[in-house]
Amino acid sequence: MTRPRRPPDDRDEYRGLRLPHRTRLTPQRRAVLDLIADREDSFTAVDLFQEARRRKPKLGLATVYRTVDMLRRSGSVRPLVGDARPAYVRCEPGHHHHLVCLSCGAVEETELCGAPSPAELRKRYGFRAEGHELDIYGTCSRCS
Amino acid sequence: MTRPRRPPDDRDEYRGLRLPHRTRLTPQRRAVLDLIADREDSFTAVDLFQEARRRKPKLGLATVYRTVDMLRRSGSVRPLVGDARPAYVRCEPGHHHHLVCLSCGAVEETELCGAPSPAELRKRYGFRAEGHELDIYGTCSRCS
DNA sequence: TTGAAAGTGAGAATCACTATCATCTAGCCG
DNA sequence: CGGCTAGATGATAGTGATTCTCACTTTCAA
Repeated sequence: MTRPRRPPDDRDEYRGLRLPHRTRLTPQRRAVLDLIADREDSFTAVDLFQEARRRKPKLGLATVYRTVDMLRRSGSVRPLVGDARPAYVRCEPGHHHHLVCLSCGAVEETELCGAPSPAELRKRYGFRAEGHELDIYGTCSRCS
Repeated sequence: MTRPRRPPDDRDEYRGLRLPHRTRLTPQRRAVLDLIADREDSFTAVDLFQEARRRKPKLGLATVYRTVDMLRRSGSVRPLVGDARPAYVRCEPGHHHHLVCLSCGAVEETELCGAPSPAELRKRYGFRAEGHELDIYGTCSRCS
């Protein structure tokens, strides 16, 4: 079998999760990535750790943190702010925000955003905006 | 059995900071509240602790946390999310957002908001929005 | 003035990571 | 194949922020 060469535009990705270029796909990472890929709602690092340990009992907590952080850097998970516990959600890279259900924890993405425009902030406050965080809390359709 | 009560806003406020109803004003609290009332920029609990200790050497760290949390519950300080270190800002109760300078840490309030309307979220996602968090990061006029 | 409730300080405990390091291995090369 | 090496791993110690506990003190309405 001819050695598969990685084409220059081959996107490093695993089950829809974008990975940094030339990431090694170890069994440990695969275990954590699988859990995140299957996940519908928000999760904490410890959630993942405990679930992953059921299949890989020797998996280390640091590896979970390293893997989550890797995905955060490449845009496939995002930390959820404003919640009591520090949690993450799987998400598509690109600008969007989250609808977080306070009842069941489900997280839905929305591209709706109406954050004040950088131009307006510039004009009104002389503030040069670089980015923003917006999470919306409430009750999802299934819970209400 | 109802006792005569203080009117709601008799003394539930100190130097512009709103306090929960019938809060006792102890010297320790006053020390912490004074620091917050004078503050222009964001601060951490430990910042306050160290500064307050210069005037009240026996003040406990837990008291600082308790006081900050008290103000958070009544809407006079708000935790800043998305920043590296966990920080708070003094703010007026009511809906508004923050412009956080990544260079000097100054925090400015703005009433500008354009978060998707509850009606739209309801229509598009069946999501009943209850609240949201929006902090905008960038460079303030003085730093740019 | 007084007593119950609220507040306090000190330190232990907890929580969510982060650093360290000896060891291991995935993926490239021949 | 098998060897090489940068990158990955697990165990565990360390860290920084916050919360808990509890004996003691203080505030303030009655």
